[in-house]
Amino acid sequence: MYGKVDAMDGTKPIPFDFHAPRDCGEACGLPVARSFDWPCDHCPTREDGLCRLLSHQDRDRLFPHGPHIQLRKAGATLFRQGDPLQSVFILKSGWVMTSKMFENGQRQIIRFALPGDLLGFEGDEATGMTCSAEAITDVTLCKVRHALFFHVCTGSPRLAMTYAGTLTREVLSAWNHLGALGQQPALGRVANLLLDLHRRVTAHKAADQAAHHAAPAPAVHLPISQIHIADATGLTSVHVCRTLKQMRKMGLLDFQKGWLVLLDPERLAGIAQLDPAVPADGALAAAPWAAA
Amino acid sequence: MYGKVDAMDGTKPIPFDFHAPRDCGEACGLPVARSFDWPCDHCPTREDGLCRLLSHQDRDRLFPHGPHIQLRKAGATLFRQGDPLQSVFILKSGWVMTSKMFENGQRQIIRFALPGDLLGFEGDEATGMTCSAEAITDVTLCKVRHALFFHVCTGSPRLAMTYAGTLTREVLSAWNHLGALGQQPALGRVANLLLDLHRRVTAHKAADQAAHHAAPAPAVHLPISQIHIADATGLTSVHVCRTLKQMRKMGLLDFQKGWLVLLDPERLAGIAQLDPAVPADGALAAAPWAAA
DNA sequence: CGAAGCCTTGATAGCGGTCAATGTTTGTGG
DNA sequence: CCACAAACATTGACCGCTATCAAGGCTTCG
Repeated sequence: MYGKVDAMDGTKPIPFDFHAPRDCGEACGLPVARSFDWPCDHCPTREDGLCRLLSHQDRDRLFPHGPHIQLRKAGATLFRQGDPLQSVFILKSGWVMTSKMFENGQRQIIRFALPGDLLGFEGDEATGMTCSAEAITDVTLCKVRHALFFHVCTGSPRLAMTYAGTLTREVLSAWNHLGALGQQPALGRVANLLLDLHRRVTAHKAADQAAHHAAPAPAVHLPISQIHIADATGLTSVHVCRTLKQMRKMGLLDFQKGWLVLLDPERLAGIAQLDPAVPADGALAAAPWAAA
Repeated sequence: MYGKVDAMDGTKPIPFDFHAPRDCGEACGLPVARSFDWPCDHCPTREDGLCRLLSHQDRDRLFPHGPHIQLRKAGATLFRQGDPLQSVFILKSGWVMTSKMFENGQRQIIRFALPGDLLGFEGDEATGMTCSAEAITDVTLCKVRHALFFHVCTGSPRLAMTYAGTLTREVLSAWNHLGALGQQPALGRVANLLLDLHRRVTAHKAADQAAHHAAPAPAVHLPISQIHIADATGLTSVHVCRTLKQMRKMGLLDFQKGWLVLLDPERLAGIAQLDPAVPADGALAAAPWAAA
């Protein structure tokens, strides 16, 4: 036993053995990052990715009392627009979305966070969080107090640059999204989003399965509704429905009940005009400052 | 004499005395940041802002042979989508835009960089730059080789976290932009963009003038055309023209020949639903890791 | 079984794009 | 100083993509 878990529903913390496999994605049935961007030494399957870049000293400073794990139910709010900066989260399992609300009741989904992604940096001291974050599925989070996190970063340039690399990928992803919303019609926006999510999800699985079977699994599970797609792409759910129908008819992809099948990836890529890649993985290992 | 200047048009480098005031914004008539985010010790007016956060050791490591200054003409391309990572630039004077091109010839302007902003981080090792950058006006740039920059960051946590803070602000700004493109009609998008630019430009002037006169200058110069506004907001220039006309009629703002006057800032803010602020200034001085 | 949430489909309307023509400004060369 | 070109701004007519409204079907859950 090492570490603890907050249930966060008014009940008291549950003792939690994070060396057991049940807190790893495989056991809970949710998609799981094979390569976490962020260190989390409580997961026995975590041997690759940035864990390697984190010194034991940094780990001990980030988690002096062992990792602090939170379980949150689907639909739970992790933080709200305007909240002060509190904690940084590493998403261990499940999906989270961050969004902005507008006065007319519309919302813009800014990003979908998948296992391994970082949450809680989306604000500044002066104005607090600029987005709200909500769990789409049940999630497991690894929590670090904001002040502690930055304090440790300040003492560890390698961690600080790892953080900068994560932020850079967020910027590139946001800009890709921006291009889609600004310049592409419904078809391209939906294609862009679904291709991006497909790539991120399969990047995890690929690492698991590449060695075993060569055949790529055709269907991928995305735990989102057409309403999520609509709010992320700036369309209405009605029009997303029509667009998906059209894509099915065109033989591009099939998305039903959360299962996505890419029928014609080449043509889709042409329609989406997705950036070649915002690599989900390993980019930092080959980063310039690692060689310099 | 210390440092050098590349003219970058095939001519040979021009000797350049950067202790003379002519490389500072005031002398060249272009808008200038009062508080540069990025260190540049060649400018005699630079006593505030992040310069304070940079140790002399870091400066000497970033600029071992003195600052490397580039002059570029309006319309010049600084880097192109797909280029490998080369150099990081601190924009000293003038405006730069970064944009993505699409196959149908459309372009999405991602951001306008103002004096003090950082350029050249918009890519990764694997895929190179994800945007192109073009000078809107004549510009002066302070150039650091990418590898050197990251190398110095890796040795200096404070610089690394300064960099992370800059990236965070880019992320927040991109997300604000994203919300506008996804959820707002033409009026809101244009209002959002112009308010944001107004704030950034006046943040510089405010620091200069606050002590002197209380009256805020009513007209601000933005060196952009309606076509720039169109490509940044995802509209056509024809419709931007109509929208600006409408805003003039509604008494919201007046934008003609690059001069922007805010007639009704409160109502505009309501229409734009701009984030409360992505502070242009001073945020890092109060950053959590400074206190921790 | 009813309720709630999501998906689907059709009819209609409006925002903003496209096309086209003209005006305005700026810059260049004679 | 004028002629001319190029780039940008403006206006009108028309059209299409997507939103809105509405109704009904499907699935899930209590």
